[in-house]
Amino acid sequence: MLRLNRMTDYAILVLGVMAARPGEILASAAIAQHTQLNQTTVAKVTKTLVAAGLVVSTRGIKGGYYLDRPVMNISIAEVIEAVEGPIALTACVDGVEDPCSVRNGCFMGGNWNHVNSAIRKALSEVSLAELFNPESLFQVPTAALGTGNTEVLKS
Amino acid sequence: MLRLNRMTDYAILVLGVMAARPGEILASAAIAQHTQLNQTTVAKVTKTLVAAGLVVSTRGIKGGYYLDRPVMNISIAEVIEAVEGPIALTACVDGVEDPCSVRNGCFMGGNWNHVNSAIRKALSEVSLAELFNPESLFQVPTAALGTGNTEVLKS
DNA sequence: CATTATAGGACTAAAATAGTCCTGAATATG
DNA sequence: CATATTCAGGACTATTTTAGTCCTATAATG
Repeated sequence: MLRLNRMTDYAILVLGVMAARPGEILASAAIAQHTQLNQTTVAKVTKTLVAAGLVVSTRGIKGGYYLDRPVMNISIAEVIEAVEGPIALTACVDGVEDPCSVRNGCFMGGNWNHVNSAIRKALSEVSLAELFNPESLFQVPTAALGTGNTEVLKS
Repeated sequence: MLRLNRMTDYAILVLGVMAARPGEILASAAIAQHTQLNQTTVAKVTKTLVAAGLVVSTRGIKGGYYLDRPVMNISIAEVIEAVEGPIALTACVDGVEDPCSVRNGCFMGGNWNHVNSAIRKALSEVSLAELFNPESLFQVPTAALGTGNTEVLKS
């Protein structure tokens, strides 16, 4: 399974909470409450999102976080890249000292890039707004939000 | 990074070696030699590939493995699914006892399936033949094959 | 029927990830 | 302008996942 790591999950949850409360400045404690995650974990995630420019922070007593732009304009690709780094599938052992230690001829011709860009494109074309349940976003702005659920696509 | 695990890497290498030697029955020892992987590791990979129906095995003194069909007809999606299971990105913590423990309303509407099918489609449309360097496959049928190299797609 | 090779599962080791903690810097409020 | 509050950033530890190894059973060949 090509799975997202848990931090990316959390990031999406956090962004969902923010999306449901446009205009509000949410401290990490508040986000923790809404997402039911530990505050320290939330803090870790939000720091990443700020660094990536998806979220804006203010410090001080009334400080907290808010979305830099509407979720409609944030693609899933951006979130994944913010948390996990560049979107790419790597083939071959990438930690090897010498990238191509046996160099009698690599039979991969850099063609992974085709695959990588196809995947990135697919992820770029879905916004967070599409991912979130529109009804929930519009109708349940203040209710506690729970964790989502994913149906696995069978082969 | 949405990365393939190492076993999938190995699987692709192994399939590459087989693709370069159509008609031959390769024992795991031979494959190990060509890929420069440990034989036990190769054995683990080939078992998986056999189970997935991508590779055929025969036992006994002249036993070994060979491709069930030309690499042109094997998609990357199949290889990934064989080794890693169904292709899907999971959001939300999937190990939680109760999938949606806080159920005041999940704001994900199962929309991950759109994402998942988009990715699966992208991976289904690329065959192993396209991934492998065509020149190497045609011109270097008996030379030792090395590990490949992946260029990461920058954001 | 002995030898060689795969099948399948269990177990151990290694690596990646998640979670925690600490110290420092910015800002609203009285 | 002192203080409480909140974010920033990094280091460290624990956990989980993944990779690698090993053992016993089964099948085929000469």
